[in-house]
Amino acid sequence: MAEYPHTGRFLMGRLRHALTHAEKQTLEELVSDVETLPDGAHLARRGEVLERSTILVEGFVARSMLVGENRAILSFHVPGDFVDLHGFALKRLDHDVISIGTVTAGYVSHHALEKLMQEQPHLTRLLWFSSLLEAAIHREWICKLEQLQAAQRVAHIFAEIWYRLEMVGLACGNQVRTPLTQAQLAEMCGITPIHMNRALGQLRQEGVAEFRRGTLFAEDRARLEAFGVFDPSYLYGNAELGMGEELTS
Amino acid sequence: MAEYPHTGRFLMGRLRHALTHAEKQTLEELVSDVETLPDGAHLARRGEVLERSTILVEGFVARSMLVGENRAILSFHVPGDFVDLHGFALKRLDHDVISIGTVTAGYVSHHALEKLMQEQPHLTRLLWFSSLLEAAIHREWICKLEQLQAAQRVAHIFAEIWYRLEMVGLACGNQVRTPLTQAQLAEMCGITPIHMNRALGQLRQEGVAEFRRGTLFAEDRARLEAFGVFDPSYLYGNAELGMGEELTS
DNA sequence: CGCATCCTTGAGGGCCATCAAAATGCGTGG
DNA sequence: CCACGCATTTTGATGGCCCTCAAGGATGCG
Repeated sequence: MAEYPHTGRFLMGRLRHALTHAEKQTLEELVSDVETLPDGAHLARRGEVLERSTILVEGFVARSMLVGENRAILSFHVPGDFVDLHGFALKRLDHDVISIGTVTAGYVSHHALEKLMQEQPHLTRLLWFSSLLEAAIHREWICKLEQLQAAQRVAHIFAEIWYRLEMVGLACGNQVRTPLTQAQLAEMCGITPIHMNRALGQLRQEGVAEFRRGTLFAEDRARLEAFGVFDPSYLYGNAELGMGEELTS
Repeated sequence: MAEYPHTGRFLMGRLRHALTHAEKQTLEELVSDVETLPDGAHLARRGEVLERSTILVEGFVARSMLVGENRAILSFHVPGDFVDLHGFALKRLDHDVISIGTVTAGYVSHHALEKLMQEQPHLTRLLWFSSLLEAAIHREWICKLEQLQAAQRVAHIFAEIWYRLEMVGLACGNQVRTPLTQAQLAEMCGITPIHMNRALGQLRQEGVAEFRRGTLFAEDRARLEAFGVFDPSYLYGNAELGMGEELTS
């Protein structure tokens, strides 16, 4: 992180070790600009033409869409993630990207990515890999929404947040700080804030996890993960290129 | 389709026109093997190491996962789609890919893709684009599952199937044939087959759409799409590279 | 200390799950 | 052509999860 202050968490816990020093350096130099944004800021807007992509350096962001009057949260990001790398190929997003709490964002011009694609197939492949990771997370959310009920869904999200923060070196001990409100968790789970409150009450009562004003406590993480039917294999933690850890079948 | 019998539908309706003749030819020649598979066959299995990817030439396939005893369907594919291109970078999938009805599949070795990545950045970018399209569809499903109730969810899926078949030249008139059963639709919507039956009854009664043993009828497609809160912009139809049609904001 | 935001609690109703059973359509073989 | 078996679709009754409306309590900030 001292050497690569803006991109040091990119693919950390996944394929970062597959990057050469030169590639890490190239990546770091891609970031032409860094900015701090307040809570609720738009990092990208639906429909807007993008000429740069954003890597999250610090804080949380969410992907959101409007359906009628309601806002839905489709996914979230932790430091080290490119939040709109798909904007490079798609040019326009079909959703918004908003900050949750204060965030630090690094910007990478599409022009620079274009050049990189011409010259560095290996690094390109790892960028591609990172966008596939996100699709894998989307699939898991679909599965979760189709099969689990409210309390299990939150438990699943808690387990995922914890795991992802851990991969990028931002979690230790038996608690995790997040800038999330109950209403935002509800938007991620497709339920009302009121019912989210009751679901959190259930987790608390059953001793699975406790969530108070953004801080998540869990004595027994294995219990949290079991309750949320969470299996981390979809996060492809520390897989090597093609020689990853076993995915339990 | 006469010139490119196996890959002629790849990105059709999206960025196929951005491919040069040489690139189309290259792509067609990537397909080293073609096979016909019966209903319910596995095109890929969770955890299995993949050394090739599969392009769907004819028929339908679904991505599925098991949660406990229940099977969830995460997405579906129509002819022209790569069904496991992500297997190229991820090497192992976190889900199964199964045929729905009889399908024809074309195989592309990862070795050949590797070579292509080194030599053809533009074609690589379009492959990447195609995998991003799928992520966009995943996001829409998340949104749909979070916000809509059963009857609207099916309507949304119907509208999507219709639109995607149309893009690859496989739909015309006011009806569409699919190999889907009510139980499979239920697995896509995260509800029970019994409730799916009632939801379909509701669509029929309200004159939105009629689904009978795989055949979907809709007199008024606009009405179907409105009922399912369907906005096709997430499918990025006929967007040019970076100069796509406007996404309505 | 006032205010905004977030969290919490209660009561009633609708959507969907579950259990149970029957009807329909379809392919096979007699 | 009909009989049969099977998967698929349809229907009914009951209960649980979650939504909606409404109001009250906590927390943190200026």
